[in-house]
Amino acid sequence: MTLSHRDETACQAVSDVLSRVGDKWTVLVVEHLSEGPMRFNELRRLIGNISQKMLTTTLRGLERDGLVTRTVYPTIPPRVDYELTELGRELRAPVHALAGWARTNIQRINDARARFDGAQG
Amino acid sequence: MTLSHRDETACQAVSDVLSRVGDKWTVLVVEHLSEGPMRFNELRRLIGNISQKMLTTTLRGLERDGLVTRTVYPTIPPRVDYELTELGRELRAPVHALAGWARTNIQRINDARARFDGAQG
DNA sequence: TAGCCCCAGTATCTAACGGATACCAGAATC
DNA sequence: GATTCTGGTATCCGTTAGATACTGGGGCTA
Repeated sequence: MTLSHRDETACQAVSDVLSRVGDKWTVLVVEHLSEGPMRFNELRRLIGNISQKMLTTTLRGLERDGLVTRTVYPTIPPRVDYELTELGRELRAPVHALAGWARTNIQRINDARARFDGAQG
Repeated sequence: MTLSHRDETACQAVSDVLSRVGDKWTVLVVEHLSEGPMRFNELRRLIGNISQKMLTTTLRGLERDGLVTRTVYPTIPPRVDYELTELGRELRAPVHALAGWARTNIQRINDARARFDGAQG
């Protein structure tokens, strides 16, 4: 036995959090919000190929987890600002560390994939 | 515009890698393999509630990305060892950093979720 | 010798999810 | 009066996650 039960429980919790961080859009949204508060369609335009539904879903998830605040201004047309919370800003460092690893090694991973697919294909 | 096109492309690549790291089982598998090489059903028992198919899928993905090696011993019964590659071992540090953040803040996230669900529900 | 287990998977099926498209209200603009 | 901008929701569909059942060869057991 390499891990205690307590560690395993912690692993599940960590895995749960990483599932949020690792989904397709979350990192992109957090990266953009690192620059400061941003409106819904502003984010949408910056990310480019995200649908309204997925941006809504992603932002709701981040809001639910306390990583982002949502501020509605009841103007016409409506204005909704999204901004990283303190917790969200604390997340930037470890995410950037992992992102740095990814940037450094993306070539090795792509090579490995090409090799694997070639060998199997 | 906060990010250049080159940065956006890098973000996509990073997001791609994070999707792999962030899926439900990958981190757990990598954590267990950090202890050394391990057999299929050994991993299965340690993780506990993972199905055979998902463990196979997860390990294939890690193998494809060059993070894990798969060694088959043609014995009866068959024996298959999985082991982190150098690239896989390099991944441990940033993953542990993020996992550390998750462990530190899991309570804050769960509190935020309870608050959010309570307010909406 | 029929029935069970172990091993590392594959095959099949379904529930959930991602994502595209269409629609909403209300004011301004053309 | 039609279109645009705002930040969404509703609906549909194809893909995927994940559970369940099965494979096959050897060994144990009753």
